[in-house]
Amino acid sequence: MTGLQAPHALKVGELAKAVGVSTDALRYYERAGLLPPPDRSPAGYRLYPPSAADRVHFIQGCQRLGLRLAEIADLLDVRDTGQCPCEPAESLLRRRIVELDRELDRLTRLRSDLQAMADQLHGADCPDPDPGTWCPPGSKNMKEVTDDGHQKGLPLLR
Amino acid sequence: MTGLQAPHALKVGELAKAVGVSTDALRYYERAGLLPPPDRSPAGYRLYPPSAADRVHFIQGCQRLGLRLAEIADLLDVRDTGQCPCEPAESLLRRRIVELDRELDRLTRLRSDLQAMADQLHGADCPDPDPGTWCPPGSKNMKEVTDDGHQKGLPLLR
DNA sequence: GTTGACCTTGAAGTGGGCTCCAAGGTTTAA
DNA sequence: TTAAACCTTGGAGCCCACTTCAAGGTCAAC
Repeated sequence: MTGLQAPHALKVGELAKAVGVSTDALRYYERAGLLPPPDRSPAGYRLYPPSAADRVHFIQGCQRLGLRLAEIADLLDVRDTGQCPCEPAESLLRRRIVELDRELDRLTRLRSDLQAMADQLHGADCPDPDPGTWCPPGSKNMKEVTDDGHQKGLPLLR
Repeated sequence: MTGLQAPHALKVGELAKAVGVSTDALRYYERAGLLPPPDRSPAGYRLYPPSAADRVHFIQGCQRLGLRLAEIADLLDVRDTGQCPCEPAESLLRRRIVELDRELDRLTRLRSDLQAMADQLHGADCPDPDPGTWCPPGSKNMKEVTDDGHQKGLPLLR
């Protein structure tokens, strides 16, 4: 029906709606080299082929994997050139897994520290402490901190 | 010995070295309301009391807990006014724990997806696929994705 | 023929936590 | 006395992935 120059070409707003991102984001992806410059209508409107939606889905998938746009661009490049992306993809993924493990570890320790602090705080009916002093269970704890660099009351809070 | 106006007052560089942050960061904390404006020497140099080191340690501790500077400023405010900080601290912490749980959950799922992908990629001696197609185990997988919105080969990558 | 929804561009803004810079003044050690 | 190493200030720059804006052009419906 629209068969003359492009079948089912999508304007930027249509693609945006189809994949659930803003038109601005799509134009940004283009500037960033993630989307190739699409054909234009006589009036200069972007006309995306339907496959652009797949490409954006791919981008979104990569983002969900925690990759940043520059990395995704690399992946798309090898995908486009027809070279097997497995090699770069795999090293990218492995690198990212290592980072992720570090982050998970950090957050897990963080979480238990927070939990410990919150539990300690809870029900510790501390009277107003001296200004400049942290209160929880027995404000004496704080004094020990300032001197020897260790503290018993508040994990991490020093 | 230096007993006249301030005992053991620290210049910004000294404090910076003592606590392991940059002088710029310290001045930034001051602008951000985390450190009160310190006394000045006749020449206008900042002169911090030794307790400033504790304060910065406190800030660092809070940062390690994943709090942002604005939240830390709130905590310091109540700490300073002598009001028991437990209430705001506890709700801050609980809120942060919930956020952290969400994040941990997200990252954990991410991790297993990445792992699955990397494993699948590894040793899948895929020949160069068609440009615009993602390769791994049997490039047919990709086709299914584009049509029905589900895919079997690559978790999350769509 | 006019309203309103769409599209174009380049440029600037956002947030968070700094870092870096220029152009000066001060202090200290040799 | 002079050089190096510190300090001061305000302001700009950085990263990232956008978003917002201004000032227009285009298109479909009524």
